[in-house]
Amino acid sequence: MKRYNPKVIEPKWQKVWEDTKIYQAIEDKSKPKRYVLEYFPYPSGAAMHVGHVRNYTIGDAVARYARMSGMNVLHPMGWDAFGLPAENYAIKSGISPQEAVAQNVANFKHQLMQMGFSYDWSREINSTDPAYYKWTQWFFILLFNKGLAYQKESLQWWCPHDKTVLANEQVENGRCWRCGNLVEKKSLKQWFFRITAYADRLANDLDDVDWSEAIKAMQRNWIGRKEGINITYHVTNTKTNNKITVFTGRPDTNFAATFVVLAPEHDLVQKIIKQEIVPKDGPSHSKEVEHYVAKSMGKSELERQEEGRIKTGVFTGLYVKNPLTGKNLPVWVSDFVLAGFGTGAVVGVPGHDMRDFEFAKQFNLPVKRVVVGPDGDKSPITKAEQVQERAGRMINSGPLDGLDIQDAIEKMKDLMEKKGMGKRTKSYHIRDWLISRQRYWAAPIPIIHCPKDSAVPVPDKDLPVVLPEVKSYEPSGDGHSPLANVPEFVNVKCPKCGGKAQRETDTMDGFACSSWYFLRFADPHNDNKAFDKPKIDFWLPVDDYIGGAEHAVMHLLYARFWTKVMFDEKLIDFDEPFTTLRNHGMILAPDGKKMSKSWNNTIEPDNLIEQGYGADSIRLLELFIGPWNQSANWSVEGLGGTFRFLQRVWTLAQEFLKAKENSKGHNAELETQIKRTVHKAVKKVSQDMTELGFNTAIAALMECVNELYKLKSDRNFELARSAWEEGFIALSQLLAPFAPHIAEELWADLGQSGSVHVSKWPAWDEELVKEELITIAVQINGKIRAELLLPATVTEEKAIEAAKKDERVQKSLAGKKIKKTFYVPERLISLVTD
RNA sequence: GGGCGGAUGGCGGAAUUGGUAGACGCGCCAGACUCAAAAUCUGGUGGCCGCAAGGCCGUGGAGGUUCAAGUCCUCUUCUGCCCACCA
Repeated sequence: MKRYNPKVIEPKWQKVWEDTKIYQAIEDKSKPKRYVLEYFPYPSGAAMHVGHVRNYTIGDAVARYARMSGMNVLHPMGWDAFGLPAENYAIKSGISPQEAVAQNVANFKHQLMQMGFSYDWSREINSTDPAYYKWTQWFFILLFNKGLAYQKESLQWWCPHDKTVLANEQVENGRCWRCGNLVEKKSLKQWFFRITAYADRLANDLDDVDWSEAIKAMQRNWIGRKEGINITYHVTNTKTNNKITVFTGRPDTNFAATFVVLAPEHDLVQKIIKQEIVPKDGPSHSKEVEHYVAKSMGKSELERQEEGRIKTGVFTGLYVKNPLTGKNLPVWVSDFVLAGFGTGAVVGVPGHDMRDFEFAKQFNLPVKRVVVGPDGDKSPITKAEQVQERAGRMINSGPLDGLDIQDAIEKMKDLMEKKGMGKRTKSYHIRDWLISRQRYWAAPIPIIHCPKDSAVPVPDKDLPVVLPEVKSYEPSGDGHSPLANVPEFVNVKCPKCGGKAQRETDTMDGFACSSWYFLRFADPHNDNKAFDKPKIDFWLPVDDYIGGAEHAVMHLLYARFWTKVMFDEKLIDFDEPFTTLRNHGMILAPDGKKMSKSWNNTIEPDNLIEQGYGADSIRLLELFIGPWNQSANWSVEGLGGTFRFLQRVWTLAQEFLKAKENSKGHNAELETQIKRTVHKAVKKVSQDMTELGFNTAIAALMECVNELYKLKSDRNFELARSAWEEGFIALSQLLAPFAPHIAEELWADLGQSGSVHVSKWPAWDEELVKEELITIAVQINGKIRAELLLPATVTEEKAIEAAKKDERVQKSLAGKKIKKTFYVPERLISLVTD
């Protein structure tokens, strides 16, 4: 008898699948299309571990099930290969990024192949291939021509370790997302994509996609749209006319305003320092303000965090008038006000805002109260805990008195607009996407700077702007990429006037390349266009996008933005790229920590395969270990369990194949039992697959095999040959999405032609699935007292009659009168006594 | 501070959405096979009491609704993730 040996069968079938190209996707309109995509990986020098493998296993199970269910499936794979790790490796080792990436890609591809994933490798793409980034550059020019790519000098996040600027999204707690070093602010001329122009659509359209609420919330939170009002206050004590505009979402509390605070970066603050604005009725505070601003701007992000919530600030000597009350409000400067949000100025309402309260306490500013809670308590606010009040009624607020907060907000906005004090507006947290990088290993920005014509896009015929080979990849740190040291690259003629000009030497953020790769898979080898529209029309949008939550705000937001731009350009007919987004849970090391090289706790599939477990057992555990969207700790013992299960399937099938030649008559009851067992599994697995219930689907398969083990014997194989055979055929199909190699081997052993992976998913017979006898529980006053084994066809009357006759029921009733009776078909009977 | 989750045996997790809590797997215990071990197969396995039949308790905690609550409601404790001086 053949032993189950994954080391033999797995490479064998992988070769067959490759040779027969069974996973190749073609535009066949006779079947509904399904585009299943996992985020294309970054091929790092470190090998892929079982955590990464889970993502692909989920995607592959979805793709394989869709394929067997009669869908035309596109399931492609490629490489997101630009970026710092390859470049830093090059600096250390002297091996060029081009070479290192080629090696890493080969390694990753080998790892994916040995897991038996059903990718259409004919569509493999690589973001660092000039044939690919040619079109990334083409899209840059499209954005440029639409005014959506622009250059601006401003203060930006700068990572002193990686020597490049970073996008807002790439700064985490004041640290670089790549290397973890503290970032600084540096004033540089940089390229931006105007994602803010799409902020409303990016927020609104989240309503229409099938994504988890968690990810939607993260995106909404990042876009940070807030409806409010810009209120303009006039400065009362300067000779010149000066105004301060503040943004607020709570204008209802304005009767309690007691001060105004400016961010240190605010324009007016600079004018105060330069003494362009001075109070006419008192001393100038310009020196104090200058001192405070200098100190505050010199603080690192870390220092600010260490200070916690302790408020600092300085009085400017200026006052503004609150037209509602006629009272003057002092104007302060403090770094708790952020220059980047709203107008960079806030009105201080310490009675109804925690930060304002803390600031007021620090500098002895008055605290007023205009909202009372449901308890009607009107006592003055003296503690920070009393500040938050979401529900309540207005007091001391003239025309607003008696209104609840929501009504008061709207009424105050109306009032302010009527009086010319303010204007309704929206404020956003999202900033334009900074895409310049001062590093080598990335796509060059296709712009030529001409003294006469300023920034000129590289003409289409000259694309791609190929990344030149250089001797040193080391970034200079002076704000220029290493490309600035390549005169042949830099010095060119202006495409417009033909005069001397210089190429842009900044490169593009790697997220630009990944903002459209899912489109390229529809037409991966097109030299004349980024893609052919009919092919996009056929395959896109992506039906199932499977990836980790780490892409929640960066990649997913950028890709949606590019998609909307292309939609507006009529290049494509949809404006959301990913219909369904599925965020898998992370696989942690057995110790519960994240798998990483530095913890030295990574588990790689290569070793497990080498040890003899095989890809199928690994794949099975990735799915069986828990719900696909929850994280789980990898379990070495668990892998033994899934291996054992496959071995049991194998042994059972081989024993049958050996015995089946001697067919000796029929046993109808045995045949029904076998069929019922298998059909129950077909039903359960089919239903679970539609909701991605992989763990319970696999449990059902295990249960099925356990039951078949109880029925198996040489004699039973002989007495129900065809039932067993049909059963094994169905079993190999049910296993196919999870354990494709053993499924294919069984399929072949059973003499089936073709591949199990393009066979038609089995159907179940509802009549067969039904049990003949069912167990009905009997509750008396809410407690289970008996279980009745009754025919499935039993009527309510008969069931209740049987319950009342039951010895244990009678004992429990002890002669009491039954007041009420409940009957749940096929489940239970509930009897209630006095 | 804001947003979104979660809490079920020794462990990972099931539970037709209000209807027999603990499917399936791991681990553990026992038996078969073996000179022995491994492997494999079979059975058992929430806690407490009991020889047993059976009984009582049990889904973080406290209440409530209901014939019936892991599931619904109120309060509460702990915990994970994301964002965060966002006005």
